[in-house]
Amino acid sequence: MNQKVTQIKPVLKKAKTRKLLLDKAAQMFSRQGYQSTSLKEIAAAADMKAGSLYYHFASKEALMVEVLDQSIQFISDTVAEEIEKLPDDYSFEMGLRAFMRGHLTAILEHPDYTTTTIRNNGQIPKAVQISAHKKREHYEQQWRNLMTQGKTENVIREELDEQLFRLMVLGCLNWSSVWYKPNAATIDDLVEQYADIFLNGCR
Amino acid sequence: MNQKVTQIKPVLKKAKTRKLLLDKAAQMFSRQGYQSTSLKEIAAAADMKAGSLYYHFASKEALMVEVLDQSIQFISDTVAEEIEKLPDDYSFEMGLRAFMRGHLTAILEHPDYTTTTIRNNGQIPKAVQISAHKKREHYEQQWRNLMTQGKTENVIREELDEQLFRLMVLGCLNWSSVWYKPNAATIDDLVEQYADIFLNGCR
DNA sequence: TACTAATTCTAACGCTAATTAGAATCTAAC
DNA sequence: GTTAGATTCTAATTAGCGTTAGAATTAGTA
Repeated sequence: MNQKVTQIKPVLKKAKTRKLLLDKAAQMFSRQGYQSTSLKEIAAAADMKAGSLYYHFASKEALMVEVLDQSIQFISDTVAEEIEKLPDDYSFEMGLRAFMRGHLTAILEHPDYTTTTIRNNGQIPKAVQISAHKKREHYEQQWRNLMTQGKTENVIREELDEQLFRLMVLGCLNWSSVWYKPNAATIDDLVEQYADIFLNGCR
Repeated sequence: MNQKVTQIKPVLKKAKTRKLLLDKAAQMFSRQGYQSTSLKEIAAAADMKAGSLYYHFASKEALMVEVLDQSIQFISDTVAEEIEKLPDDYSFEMGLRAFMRGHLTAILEHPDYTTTTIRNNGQIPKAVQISAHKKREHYEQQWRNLMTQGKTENVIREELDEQLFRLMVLGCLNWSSVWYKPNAATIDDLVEQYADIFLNGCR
């Protein structure tokens, strides 16, 4: 009876610390890059000392792997959510809008994780790179399928290369994270104008 | 009479070595990032030892400043060349194509310098960042002017935000450096399809 | 209170980086 | 050949990194 109440389940507390460290790592990796971020800085941001990180992660590299994994997972999940809102037989145009909204939302609302993927292409160990690339493959395949649908629906004109079109769209979306400032425009506004121009052109 | 012939003007030889070092630095900065590239590597690529770099450059930071300067200068120059080919009273559509061709050519044919700008946004010292940003301003202003022209010519529709349109176009162009492989498509082909879609849409 | 396990810290290791001073080498001109 | 200047190298300094082992601390349980 005179047993102290456990404030937080220990297993939960550990998970919480892990998540905190991951968040801070994502934040600094995305802003300063992998090599420019020291474990000392990450630890300090979580009120710890560098050595203590090794209780939660095997190495700096392992930290990066998890950040990249969560990043692509997050984008993929957000897009899936948007797709589920659509009727089963959604059109290319509806699909395009949903994909764009999901991708943009993920990128712009959680820039710490997602821009890490973009910024650190060259400077992470090879093993980490190919691991991350594999994860991205499945997501990219979904985009490719969408483009094929656009082609068969004849919404993407005969003479256009639908894969180049895909790269255009993704380029626009990804680059948004470079200049986007909240308050300026809502994500829905962005999606509207992007979709309008990609479908109808500027004139 | 028995005077040896000077093979290279000394002032030229010095400039040549500087350029070689800059080229190698740009190459490695763009591929590995600023922090992941050591002066030892750069020097080795130019058949030198690390310490010798300091005869030509004051510091690693100074090296980066020059690479970034030349990068934006190069893009700006290439675009200017394309514009000069046009008649004085060129239309928005012609201007847009010329801007796109110049920008893409610079980015894709000299990726070492230009992708350095893109990749290293966060990981270079603050002073270097704002110096580079100032240089970019003038170039961006040219793009803004082009967009204003598109608006007055009414080629960019009333309800569209022409600055957002500019960011879309530049996003597409800049992102090309991430996936572009020579041999796949010529730069002119890219420009054609990009312009077609931005002006007319995909359908 | 005492015991135990979980968690964090401390202090050191080996390594590599940027930078520097001075020695060594090369080049061009007399 | 000698000299002076330009260019490169050598070797040392200093600082910071990721990592580790073990001590110290904390928190939960009896």
